Amino acid sequence: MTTIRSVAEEAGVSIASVSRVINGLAARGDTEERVWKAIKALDYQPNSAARALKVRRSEQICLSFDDLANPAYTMMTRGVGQALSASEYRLVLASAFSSVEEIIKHLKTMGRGFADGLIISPIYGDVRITKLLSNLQIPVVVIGTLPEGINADNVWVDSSAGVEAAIVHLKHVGRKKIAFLNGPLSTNPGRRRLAAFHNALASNNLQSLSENVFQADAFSPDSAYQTISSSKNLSTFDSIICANDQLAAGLMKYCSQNQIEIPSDLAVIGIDNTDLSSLLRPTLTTIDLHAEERGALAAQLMLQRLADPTRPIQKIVVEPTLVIRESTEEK
Amino acid sequence: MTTIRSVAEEAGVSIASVSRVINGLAARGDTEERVWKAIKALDYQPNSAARALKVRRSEQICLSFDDLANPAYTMMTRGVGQALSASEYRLVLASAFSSVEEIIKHLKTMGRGFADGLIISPIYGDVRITKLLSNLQIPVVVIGTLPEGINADNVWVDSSAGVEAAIVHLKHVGRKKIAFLNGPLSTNPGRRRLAAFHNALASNNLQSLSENVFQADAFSPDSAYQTISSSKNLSTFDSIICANDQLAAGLMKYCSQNQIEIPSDLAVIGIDNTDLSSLLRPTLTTIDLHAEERGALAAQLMLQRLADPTRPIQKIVVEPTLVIRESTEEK
DNA sequence: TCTTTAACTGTAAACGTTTACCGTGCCGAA
DNA sequence: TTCGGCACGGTAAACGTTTACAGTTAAAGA
Repeated sequence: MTTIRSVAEEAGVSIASVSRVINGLAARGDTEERVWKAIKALDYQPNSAARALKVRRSEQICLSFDDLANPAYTMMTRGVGQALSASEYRLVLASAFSSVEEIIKHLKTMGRGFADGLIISPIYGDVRITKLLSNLQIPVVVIGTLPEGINADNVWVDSSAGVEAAIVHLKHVGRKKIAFLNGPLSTNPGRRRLAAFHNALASNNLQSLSENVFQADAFSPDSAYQTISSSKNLSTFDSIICANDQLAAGLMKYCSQNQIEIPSDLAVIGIDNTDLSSLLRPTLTTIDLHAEERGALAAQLMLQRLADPTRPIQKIVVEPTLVIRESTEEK
Repeated sequence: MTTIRSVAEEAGVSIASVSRVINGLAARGDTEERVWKAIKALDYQPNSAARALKVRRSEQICLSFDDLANPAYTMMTRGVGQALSASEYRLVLASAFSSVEEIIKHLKTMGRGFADGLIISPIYGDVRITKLLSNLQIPVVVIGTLPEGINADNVWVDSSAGVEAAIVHLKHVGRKKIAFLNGPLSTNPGRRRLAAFHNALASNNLQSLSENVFQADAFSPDSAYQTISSSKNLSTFDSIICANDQLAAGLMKYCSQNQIEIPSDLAVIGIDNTDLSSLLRPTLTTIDLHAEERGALAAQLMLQRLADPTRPIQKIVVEPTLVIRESTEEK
């Protein structure tokens, strides 16, 4: 194994000098030259564990979320990655595929100097997660609703404003019988978006029909498809808002198999403005929650926090945008 | 900061005993008890950098690929994650969004004890990548075509057999004028799949029409859409094979906007069998390359290699499967 | 030429673990 | 009662860096 010691010998200097050259501190021209030459010759790579131990920083920022399969998180990851790429920090992803246990497992290793900062988008309200988060010794940036009792930098999107805009739009194109296709109520987005739906109906003086909420058990197309298949009252409605684009896609699959025309029989709105929304047929009206932008903002908050741990806690609010496509065209 | 030293003091034992208890080595009942009590009381978390430095293992396996936005990699990641979840290794993702520079940057940190093993699915043939890979001191498992000169465990899928099956199928449903919509030729899949297309045409005695290859500059829907929009001879063909589902989706978007009926005017086949393929309308016939399974196999190879570094190099070959859906129904 | 100062460089002590080695105390056998 | 053996526990030396501090050299001013 080639260590800093072997480089020092090869170059005929002390290990301190090697370290200084590597880290760009002052050195005489010829010292510097000999050190670089030795490094090249030996193909030396500094050991990051040793460095991390000494400087008490891993130079890693961890991004943690619950469902890699959800394209919204892919977009978010891209935002974080780009914001971090110019920094000295490396991005590592710790994604669970929707298992609270896995998240907890990851969070536990977090406190061990594995990462210098954690950007997390927790969709479950599990108290164990909250507890672990609040015990963490490293800065945390939360994307999404801040769990009760956590005091951390936060990027938040007002999804209820998005749902409100969607309902205003539906009303405007002449729809009155609006349903909601939700993801699991065990998640924050599930609870918040459902509440937003009810509020928006009320504030727009729209009648809340009975059984107007379809409840899927995951934010996935399959789950939407099954939920809708096993319900009998879809035809009661002239429009439906889905808690994300994936659910909308599953619903649309069902519709196309059952001769329900979109938008004439049923107008459909999704959430997230993922790639899917312009690939589906008809194209999908959707509420853009700006996942990529939120990721980038979170990364910036993290970098600032890392640079100045004493700065006051920040909260950034992002406004959603309604993107209108074919699935809500007027009849 | 609470270290093993503070735990030792709190428990009234030596740091060696604390370490032994944590690592499950022999200790008297009361020692063990006092140590765990102290750990609980101080909320102690062992520092992983220190441990990594000492035991020369990071207990991390890194999965690296080129394009998180490509759902095929999401599936692959799920496979790796599941295969690893029972092991002592943590999975970290280092994904670049299709930039060779970023991959190189990541690869360089790899040799520093950042990870104990690297599972990589390199789509670019860049020599710098090959060189870095061959210099790596840790085990490497390659998913995909093994770069020239690299000797590593390998999971390989015979995509040309898939393309062959696709062409046989098209012929069977009465198509003779077959085109190919390819991704960038700078990538391994791009080159291999194109070659497979030409071979399969020949071996099936099908005429190779002029300009029968449409060349997109990324494996994305947008890129497909643009490529097709700016070409004038799509109507020459009665069927088209796309180098992945994303490209097929972009093509189908173009078709639906330009009154080209699928499958009657044009039969379409994708590659990967991603979620998209059953959500599109019509649903998409596609070549399943079993990304999730390949991920799991690669992880198993890695675990075996890590357990026994001297075992012979393995190569696992996965056979593709043609999944037939609406986009290639007979006219 | 001699002193003062600045610019580098080397020595050695950390960082928080693991683990080889040795010492202690206990038990059972002679 | 003495001794051998065994099971634990403690001491201290690593692991590969960074960095405070002191020492050395060279340059500049007198």
